[in-house]
Amino acid sequence: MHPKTNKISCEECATTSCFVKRTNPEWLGKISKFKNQVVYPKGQYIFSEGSPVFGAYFIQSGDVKIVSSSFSGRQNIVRLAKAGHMMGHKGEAKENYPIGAVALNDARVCFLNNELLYDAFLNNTHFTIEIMMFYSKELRKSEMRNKFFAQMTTDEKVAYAILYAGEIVGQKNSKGQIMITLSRQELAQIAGTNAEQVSRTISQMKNEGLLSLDGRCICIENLTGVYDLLSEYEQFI
Amino acid sequence: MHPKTNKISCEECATTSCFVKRTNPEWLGKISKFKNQVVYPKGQYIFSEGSPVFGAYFIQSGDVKIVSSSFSGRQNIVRLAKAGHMMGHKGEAKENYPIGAVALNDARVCFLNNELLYDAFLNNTHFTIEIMMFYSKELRKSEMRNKFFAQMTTDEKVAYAILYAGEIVGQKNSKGQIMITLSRQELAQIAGTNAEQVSRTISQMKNEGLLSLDGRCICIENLTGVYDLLSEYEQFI
DNA sequence: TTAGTTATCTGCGTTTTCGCAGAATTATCT
DNA sequence: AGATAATTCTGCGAAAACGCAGATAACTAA
Repeated sequence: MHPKTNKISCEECATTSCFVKRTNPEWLGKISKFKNQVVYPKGQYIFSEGSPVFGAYFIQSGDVKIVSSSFSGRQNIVRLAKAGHMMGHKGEAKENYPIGAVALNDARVCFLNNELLYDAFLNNTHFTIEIMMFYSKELRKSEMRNKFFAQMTTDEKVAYAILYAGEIVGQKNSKGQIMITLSRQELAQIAGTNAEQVSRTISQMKNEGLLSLDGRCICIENLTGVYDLLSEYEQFI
Repeated sequence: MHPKTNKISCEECATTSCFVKRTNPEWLGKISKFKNQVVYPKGQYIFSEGSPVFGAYFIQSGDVKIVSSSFSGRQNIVRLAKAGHMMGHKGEAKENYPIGAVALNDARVCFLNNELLYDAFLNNTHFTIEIMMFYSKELRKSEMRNKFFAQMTTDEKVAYAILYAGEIVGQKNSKGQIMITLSRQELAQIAGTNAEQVSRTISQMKNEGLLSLDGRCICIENLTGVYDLLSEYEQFI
């Protein structure tokens, strides 16, 4: 089912920001040996909403969107993730939040099952502390997001979504500008609005010279100008 | 400045859910010895927005609201906390998120400075893991909140705020019903709307027999009925 | 290249939410 | 208890956002 690839070990992995690199050398070897690694092609689910996750995923390369659907079928992008990021780990095993992860491009992802992970937690203090710090920081960010989303206009939320997407999954073009290939629908799922509204905001920002379009691809022409739209929320951005 | 009280040590503290209780006996004594403890009267700031926090606070008794104001002066309640909860700790010392904490009633709060806290992290694996798990769970909750708040109507957000407030800071009356003493403004700051809208929703819920009012105090008459308003979001609630 | 499919853009009427303002109610202080 | 202050409630017009629908543009595959 999954394409077969040569596994890239932790020792030869170039993703220095990966948390696993914080374990001591002995453990790096152990994790490298017992971890599972898969390359997921663009669009494929890494793990699906609804099915339980028995460990944690660490992205070695590529970009991923973490999604969650509601009862009514409306889907939401919870966050975007790239190389070095962790996903799927749950604080409490019983909880069954319907969260899924989809590769936005070909993504190489390592999986550590719960047994291996907890063993690493117990034996690598700094590893555990770093992951605790990561969660703490992410929690702050999420709380800030909550706070500001309650105050922002739809235009501002869309501007935020563009900056956020640019930061995590944006690609630089030859002029050094940030290019975003997410669809209007996906940006809407980040901004908490609908595709039409995203379209309207993008048109407006294009008229103001902040963005340009290359087909469906968004190019940030004036990064400072976009940031200025959100100057009220600078603690957050 | 702060009222003087007899410090209640960790050994004699009845708040079993406190994370500090997860440290080993030797450390419990050490923390108990070096921790700072203050009883804050209702309405007083435990720590203020803007000033940096050099450690973590653990609530021994009482209720607290964690608030954050934006540039425009609009204030928001980030979360409510009660006995056993932790607050103030920051993943990264440099970050200066303007977060404050205010006692909703007389609250006894213990403070562990960063030095003591990190020493405890390094020497108490289970303590660190539990706090990591706590953050992980809180992050999930916050992400869910983000997701659902993007979809809820204002009425639903207010119903959520009432249930949330009831769960954390609600008090049972003689009939076993949950009573909430937060102001309309405070509920609005949780729901991400304004006091008028909260008022309108409460009136409506009162007419439907879900709530009753005792002065300004809200009494949940039909808890199941309120939950039913949010049945679409049950994963979250 | 061309036809077909999918995504994006934009106009427009509807719905929701906001926020002011004044009335009513509740709490506080002497 | 009575006066004063603060909060809450509610009506109403304005603003924002939604969502349908049709037009346009961009991709895909033969």
